[in-house]
Amino acid sequence: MEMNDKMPKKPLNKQFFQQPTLELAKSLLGCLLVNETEEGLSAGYIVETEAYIGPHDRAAHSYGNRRTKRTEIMYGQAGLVYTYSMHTHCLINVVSAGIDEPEAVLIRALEPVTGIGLMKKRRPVDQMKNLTNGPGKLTKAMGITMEDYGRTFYERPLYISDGYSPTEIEQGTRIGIQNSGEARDYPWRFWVKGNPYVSR
DNA sequence: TGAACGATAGTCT
DNA sequence: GACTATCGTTCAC
Repeated sequence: MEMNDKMPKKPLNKQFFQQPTLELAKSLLGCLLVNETEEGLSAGYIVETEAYIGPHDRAAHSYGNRRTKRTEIMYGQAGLVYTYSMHTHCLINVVSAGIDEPEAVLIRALEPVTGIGLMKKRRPVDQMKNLTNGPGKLTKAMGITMEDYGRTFYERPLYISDGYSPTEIEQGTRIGIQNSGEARDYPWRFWVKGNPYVSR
């Protein structure tokens, strides 16, 4: 039965997140992001990520070890959930690296897998691909909010589990950070080649 | 206390 | 491709 293929899996181990940020950004591609809410379960494969490497990255909120209420979570352990609001949207990051190393990976796009009806209810769209092909879009479709700030990606209700292994990964410059000097050109964006849900 | 600033999305050209 | 709605965070005064 179809449901069996789409049964929720176990969250990944905490140890999974303890790899260098750029490695983690690549490793996350193909993994399943799951959110269990009162409305139901929704999940999607991660198909696009961006790395933000704290102290030396002018595009990162934690550039120069800037420590504020908002960025505080980035100084914590790998695998924590860092959400923040941008205009009217909420964006979600995976905290990486060690304690006091403020690095993170932004989840930019998902390929819907489970709870697609629920996602469409949360975020009505004309075409399937517009459901989760952007960082602000996927959070709305998945029901992710600022309430999730400080949670972990290795425990319910919001977690990451095994998915599939992408056959080919592409790498390029990040999006939307053109006022960040030399950091603008860092090739720290990763995506699954050819996947229709990649933001651009 | 206030003003400037976006890791965006949607609309229009 | 350009323009902007819109609001929490950050920092200056």
